[in-house]
Amino acid sequence: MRLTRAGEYGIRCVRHLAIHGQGKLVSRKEIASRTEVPPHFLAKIAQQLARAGIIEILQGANGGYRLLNDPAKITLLAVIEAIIGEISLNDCVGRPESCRDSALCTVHRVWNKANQQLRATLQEADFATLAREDACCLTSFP
Amino acid sequence: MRLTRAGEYGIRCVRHLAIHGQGKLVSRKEIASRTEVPPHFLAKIAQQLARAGIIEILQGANGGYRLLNDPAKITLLAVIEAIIGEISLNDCVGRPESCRDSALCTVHRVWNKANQQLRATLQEADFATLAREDACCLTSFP
DNA sequence: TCTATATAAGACTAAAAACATCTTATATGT
DNA sequence: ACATATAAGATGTTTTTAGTCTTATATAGA
Ligand code: SF4
Ligand code: SF4
Repeated sequence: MRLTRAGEYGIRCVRHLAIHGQGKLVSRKEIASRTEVPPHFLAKIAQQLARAGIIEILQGANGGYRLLNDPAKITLLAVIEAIIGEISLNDCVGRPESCRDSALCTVHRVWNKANQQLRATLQEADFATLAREDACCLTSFP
Repeated sequence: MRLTRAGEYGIRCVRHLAIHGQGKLVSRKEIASRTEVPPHFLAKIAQQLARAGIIEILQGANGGYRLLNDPAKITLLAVIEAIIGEISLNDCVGRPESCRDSALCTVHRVWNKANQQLRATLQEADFATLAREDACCLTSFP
């Protein structure tokens, strides 16, 4: 697992939208500026979020992005994995066939357990809760 | 966090030594061949393990590596962090100053919790247990 | 309809990190 | 002395990440 910048930026984007509420349209420009993400980079990330069904993208003048679902239903895990793919702490967790005999390896089992635990923790965090308690200067009003 | 190949190789090396027991000298050549690690790469990794006080390196003819401590005292976490540095799932976990206001960020708190949990899980795994139960073809006798 | 403004999509580039090898030096047993 | 082993770090290759640029398309409003 490795949270790339793209992953971190994706989280910031969804968090910013969550603070504004489900369905509220926010321009890419505003999101990019408030979350300190390069606008063109945000565009690519937004496309991944859109493909994952997390946000909707509106083109044209006064276009922008908006959350498709209730922030309470959107988990940190879903956003992260929409950007960087399924979390895998070691190669053999996601692709057991990558190591000759992962079936018998005790280290492999530790990684599997740790991976499962990590994903569970990230799944418990929803954006309604994250946004409600958040006072981070990056995304807070005004 | 990202388990690099170097990290994975370091674990394999210590596991192979643990199977042979504390203090038992094993040549780099044998370790490299049995764990399928490029010999020169293993040399660099071994140096990191030695600096961390996990193994001892003996030079000269019939040289090699050996575990300094009881495998039961060596944790997966210690070995990993000797190679890749302290585990940090997101940049702001290890370096809070890298983000403007991590003190107020709720996402930051989730990362901190997940990071702590992960390190705890990896600390619970010791190499005596790992080696005893292990039947992986990479390292098992003969 | 025309124009200004917005994003779509993917090509392209630069920088960084990962992965590995090579070279020269040093240590040790015979 | 010599064969064999690792030390240490320079060097090189490949892959990934991070970011930018270009051309196309969609929409609101004059
Ligand atoms: S040796 Fe075990 S932990 Fe390492 S890659 Fe293979 S299965 Fe995974
Ligand atoms: S916004 Fe929060 S989670 Fe993201 S880098 Fe900053 S402190 Fe960390």
